[in-house]
Amino acid sequence: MPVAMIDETAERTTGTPEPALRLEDFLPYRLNVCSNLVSTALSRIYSERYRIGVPEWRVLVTLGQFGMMTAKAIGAHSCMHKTKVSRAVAQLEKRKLIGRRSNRADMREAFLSLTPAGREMYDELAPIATRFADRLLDSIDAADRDALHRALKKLTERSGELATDIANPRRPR
Amino acid sequence: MPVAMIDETAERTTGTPEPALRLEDFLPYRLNVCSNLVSTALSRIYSERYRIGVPEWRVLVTLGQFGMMTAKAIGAHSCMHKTKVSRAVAQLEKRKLIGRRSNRADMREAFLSLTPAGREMYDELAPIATRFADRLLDSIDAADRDALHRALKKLTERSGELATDIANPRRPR
DNA sequence: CAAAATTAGTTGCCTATGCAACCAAGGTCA
DNA sequence: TGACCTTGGTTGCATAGGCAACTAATTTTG
Repeated sequence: MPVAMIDETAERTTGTPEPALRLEDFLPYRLNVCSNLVSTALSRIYSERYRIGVPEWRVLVTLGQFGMMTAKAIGAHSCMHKTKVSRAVAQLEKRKLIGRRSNRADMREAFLSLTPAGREMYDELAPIATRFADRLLDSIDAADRDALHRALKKLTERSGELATDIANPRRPR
Repeated sequence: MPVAMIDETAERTTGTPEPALRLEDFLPYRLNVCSNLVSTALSRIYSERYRIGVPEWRVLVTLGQFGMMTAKAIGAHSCMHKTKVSRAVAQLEKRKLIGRRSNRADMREAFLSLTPAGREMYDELAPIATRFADRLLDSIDAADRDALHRALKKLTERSGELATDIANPRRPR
């Protein structure tokens, strides 16, 4: 096999003449990679320092923002599956970062809120996280920032519809 | 504090006067949610129809694009951990969608490539995926598309540096 | 009001995945 | 050449997370 044929990433040898899909330009892929990198970078801040994971972080932040709410509401606001919320809450409760007060009007649910310790942690973390996000955004041209916001919004909306749409083009599954 | 203080999801009751962080506007969160929705929507296309997951999809696409390469190269190109690649490859191999030819010049590695069946699957999937991405992008103003592209690139670059940067402001861990 | 349906939340189970240890093949250097 | 180091790739282990089944409480309906 001739020398020039191998590239360090790898060169196309038997692929279609023009690849139908370039992964590195493929939007879902790029979004995923970007999101993971950002997420991982951010996690390092709180995971090392406070020993919490993403779900716990989200619960903490949501409670910091709203003060008191049910697990269901937390899930709705933070886009998390109820089991994820349940486990994150259990975790935070065990560490006395949040407290629970059952709703006497509906004993199925309970109102959750930050304990003083939880609030302290939130007050410490939130500004750091905010700064992190600001620094990220700093790297983007001001004009592009708004576009990014709009785009993310549209993509988020659109992907829901498309799922069902394209997945079953003419096959009723 | 005036009326506008209330948000539709839940009402602040004990939170700080002005929440330090609004999760729904927090970039890492938005990226994650968006990426997950898009990813899930896309997965539906191939997971239901071809019974493959994201890692297998990426290996398939990468091989479809480059023709023949080592597992390491696949991982590098598709941003996947080597164990993920290894398992995805094993999976696809078991299903005779890709084949392996050991490199006689270096017996540690092996060249992987699509079998005819794999190529067939790729040729079928790639255009559908492309169309999916196009439809997603259609929802975005043409001008914003370039901005999105640039922004994702910057964010992807930036997040790497920031990780170490902010995580240890002045504490050598 | 009692049976059925719904809802908030938890848990069992199974898959996915990252890390670390490992294996086998190459490479380096005295 | 032979001890050590590096590298491609696989596997054991432990954790994370989704789904479905379950419990307990509430609501609906006949």
